[in-house]
Amino acid sequence: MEFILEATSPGTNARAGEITTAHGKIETPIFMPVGTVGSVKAVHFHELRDDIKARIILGNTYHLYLRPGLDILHRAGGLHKFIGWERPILTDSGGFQVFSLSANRKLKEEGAWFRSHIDGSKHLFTPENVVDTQRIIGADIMMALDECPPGTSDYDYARKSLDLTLRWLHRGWKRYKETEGIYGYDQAYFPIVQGCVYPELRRASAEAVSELGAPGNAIGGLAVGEPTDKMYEMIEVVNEILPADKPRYLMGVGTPANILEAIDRGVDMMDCVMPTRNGRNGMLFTRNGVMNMRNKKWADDYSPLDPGGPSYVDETYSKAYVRHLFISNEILAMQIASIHNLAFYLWLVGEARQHIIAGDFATWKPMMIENVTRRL
RNA sequence: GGGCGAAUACCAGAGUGGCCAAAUGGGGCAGACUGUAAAUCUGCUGGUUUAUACCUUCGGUGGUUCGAAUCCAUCUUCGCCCA
Repeated sequence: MEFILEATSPGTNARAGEITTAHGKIETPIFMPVGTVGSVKAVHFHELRDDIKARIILGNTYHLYLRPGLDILHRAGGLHKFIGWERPILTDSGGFQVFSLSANRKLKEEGAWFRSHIDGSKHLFTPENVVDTQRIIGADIMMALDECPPGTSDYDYARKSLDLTLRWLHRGWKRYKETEGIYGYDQAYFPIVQGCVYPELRRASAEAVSELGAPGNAIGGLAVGEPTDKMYEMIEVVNEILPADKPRYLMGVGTPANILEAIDRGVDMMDCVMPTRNGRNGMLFTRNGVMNMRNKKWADDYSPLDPGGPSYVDETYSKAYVRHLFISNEILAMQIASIHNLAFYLWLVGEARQHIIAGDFATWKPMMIENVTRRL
């Protein structure tokens, strides 16, 4: 995997660049739709590719390991072939499930024991076996196994957690260097910075991560309950240390405003379930603000969903119709909302890129944030 | 003409003397959602309100009772059955 840094916008740390993977190039900054189980929920791949213009999507090691399982994925020739997506894929390691399934897991030095949310069976994820698993999945970018402590963790817990994550990191990195892709192409491996909301822990983590010389580096453990300004502060602290010539991936973030602020602070890659999950739940993000499509105020509004918006759904369907679909609990409502939101997110980072290249990101960003945070 | 049954909040439908402004479901209104156990979850849904408070309400009217959506009488409407 390669990364070329193309431009930095004056007065900011916002960067435009290009990542080259075995499955194609990705212009950055980029937003990556989340397709946990090998499916971006409610969205067809042709919509993802041609309308939303997604360049890379996420999968999840934990979910894919449980279902369909490694035998199926291996026999299918990897996840790309299995799902029919020929562009890049990044897989999360299962580290986030250490956080989100905390009631069903136990952390040990060796790794994380999980109880399957599907059938309750016990499974062990180690730094090594999640590399092996992601080799079988065939992700272009594999993620290290980490512990993602809640944003409200105290210093003592955060420090111990980080120590464990670092020990895991070195074990995972070793396995990564000892193995290679099984489908004939190169796979990258991203270590993950942790440290909760404590600058000194974040710095120590970022330094340890940087020393590996990995193809790219991730910032994890944010947007997990800490105040938003703490999140921004941690991004700044970390990005001062992470190498500038490697892409920086902020994991799991976020709202349109979060994304612009992260880009401003030198983040290149982001993912979030928000456009799809919130979309399915009736929330639409637009260049003019946020809409809750279930609200009565749209019932009699026949104007386009998002006039001039980047997706075909934006002009094709009216607000009144989409509201009707949501109120009627129609599947099409979730499809339209997901397509719209993802297309908007991809449009947003594309615009950010253009303004970085043009050098006026510093003036464009606050105006856009004001727009996207408005409640319609 | 006779008999039986039913009428409860937007709808459906529990409740059958006090713990009832009244279960539950649907519908309605709003909110939440950040590396997806999420087409999910939460709140409100008679009125005034800070309210664990008061007022009005369970087809109409009149009773019984300390107290009635619940018991009695009668009227109205609807459904079913017999002529």
